[in-house]
Amino acid sequence: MPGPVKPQRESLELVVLGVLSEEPLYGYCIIKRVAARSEHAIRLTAGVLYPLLHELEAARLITSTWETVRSERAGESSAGRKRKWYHITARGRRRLHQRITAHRAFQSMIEAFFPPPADEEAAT
Amino acid sequence: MPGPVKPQRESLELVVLGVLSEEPLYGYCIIKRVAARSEHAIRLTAGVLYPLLHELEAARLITSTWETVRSERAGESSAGRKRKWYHITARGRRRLHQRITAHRAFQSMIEAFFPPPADEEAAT
DNA sequence: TGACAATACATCGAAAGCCGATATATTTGG
DNA sequence: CCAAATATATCGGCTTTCGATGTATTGTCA
Repeated sequence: MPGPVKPQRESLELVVLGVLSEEPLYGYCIIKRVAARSEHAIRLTAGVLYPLLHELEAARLITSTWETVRSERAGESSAGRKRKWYHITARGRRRLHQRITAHRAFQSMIEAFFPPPADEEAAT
Repeated sequence: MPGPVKPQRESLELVVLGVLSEEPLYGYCIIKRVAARSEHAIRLTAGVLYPLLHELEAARLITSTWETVRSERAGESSAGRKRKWYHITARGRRRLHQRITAHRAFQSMIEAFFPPPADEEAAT
């Protein structure tokens, strides 16, 4: 059973694992993508994301690899900007499916409380 | 429009207003009903519910009336057990609809992230 | 009849979670 | 050259959470 309802963190975990299930991304990119996808309905800020990412990694739900991007102008001489790419693990995918299941369970209960009034002629 | 994702409290508010939208109930009864309906997926305890109920009342989303239940055995002589019945207000119903809308918006976004495939293998 | 479980309402405080502010560094655009 | 964007990260004050606890009445069962 989907564990008890827990704080926002669970929703955020779901969303982050969700976007990473499609393709590897780095933090800043995750923020932009989630904002765009949700039309800013989901507020995922750096102060929330990075600690979450670190937790997720500690729990081995994701792994990370550094990339150094050098500018064309500066070339080899520059230190380069660093990006940390995150990849979802098999364990992470299992967790994601759990979260999705849990979320859908909650959702179906909500819908059980409040059946969408598509057809009001539906007999009981 | 559904504001940013907020803590668990919002989900609980949704659930509580939801059960009260069907009929008036008293606290203890709300706890039992939500547990039963959600098959214990939603953990709504006394320590969480009563403060929430008081907030909801302060916000005029619900109103309350006391009932004194006397035991048949003891009859008039007993002090009686007290029950506080809660009723949803018109304002409460409006709030409920807002919450449902917000929840569905979040839900549909989740489903956009993860379109429910007929069947898929979790292999790799 | 006595004891224990269930009913019923309620508060409190430790712990956890949230998120804006802040820090550092590089690259891009004007 | 400078401001804005890119990119990662931490910190601390504030809010939220919920288990523990308190009080009281009623129901059950030996």
